[in-house]
Amino acid sequence: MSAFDTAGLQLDNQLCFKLYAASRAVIRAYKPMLDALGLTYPQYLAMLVLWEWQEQAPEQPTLKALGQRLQLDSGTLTPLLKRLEQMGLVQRRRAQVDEREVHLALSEAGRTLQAQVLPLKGQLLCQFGDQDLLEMEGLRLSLDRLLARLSE
Amino acid sequence: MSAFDTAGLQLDNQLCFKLYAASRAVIRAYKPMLDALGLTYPQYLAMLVLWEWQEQAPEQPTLKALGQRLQLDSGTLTPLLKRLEQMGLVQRRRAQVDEREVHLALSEAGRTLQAQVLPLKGQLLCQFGDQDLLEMEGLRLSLDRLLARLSE
DNA sequence: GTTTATTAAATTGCATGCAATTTAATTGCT
DNA sequence: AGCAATTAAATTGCATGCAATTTAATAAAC
Repeated sequence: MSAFDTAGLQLDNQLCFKLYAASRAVIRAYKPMLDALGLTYPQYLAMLVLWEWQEQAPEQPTLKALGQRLQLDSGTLTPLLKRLEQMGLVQRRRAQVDEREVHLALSEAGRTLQAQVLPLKGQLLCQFGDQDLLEMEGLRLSLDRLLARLSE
Repeated sequence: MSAFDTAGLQLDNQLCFKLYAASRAVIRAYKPMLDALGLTYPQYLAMLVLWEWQEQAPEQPTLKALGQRLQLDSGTLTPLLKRLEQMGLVQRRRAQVDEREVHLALSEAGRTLQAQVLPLKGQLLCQFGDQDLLEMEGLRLSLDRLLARLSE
């Protein structure tokens, strides 16, 4: 192996590029469903968190809390949430106790939308057989460990 | 399990979100190295393909060929390649035989840059132990299968 | 109590991604 | 040859991501 062995370059690149390509491919696969809902992929993720939060926590999340969950900052989320607000799905309110915080609440339409997503879900998963589903579970666990490793 | 079981929503979402989060996390991990080179991540991927092409094919790739390799279209690649050209790393030339095609050639600086990347490579991989490397290999294979499934 | 430091969002600037359209060149068809 | 269909890039428009700065509000320090 020479000092300028270039094979490692492509090889090592496999994982990072494959993650990047796979992520975009999955987003592409979601596109038809999300188009029907009128949402972009990151908007959809934000709605998922808000739906989840509603069920699990008494308090509404702040922009910061949403950002921690999605690993996105205010530079990305502020305009995204303004669009969701324009669509009438979300309400943004400054907290009384600490006016730096923006709390996020689902509107009635925002809550209703969740019911429309549920049936589409299965539709997406049906693209995959049982074998694939099993493998995807393994993939998910591996990604968990990779993410943990990277955020150390 | 009720007809409006919402648990599936989060659960199923895990894979797509984790891919999205992991992809961005890896790009973040590459950032210090790429900053030193003056490249963005997609610019780096483009350079990787050009370096690889140089060694494996007699002909220079077209923008289209690069796009197929990276799964990116001209809307993304045209401005990206113009920036690489501005930096003096790449030359863009219309083909004589078919003037619709743009062929991409590495400049001297573009070729030289490859040597600077090689040492940094190991640096990145060293973040991971042997155990992780093994797991990353499995992850890579799983992503391959997922990508194949999605591009059917 | 005032000043300083910290914090949460918002803003600005730049580089993607990607759909949709446009432009220019080449192919196919008759 | 002449014309329609196809193809490769470029362009346009919009929504991210993300670094860096700014603004406003709260907390800490003295």
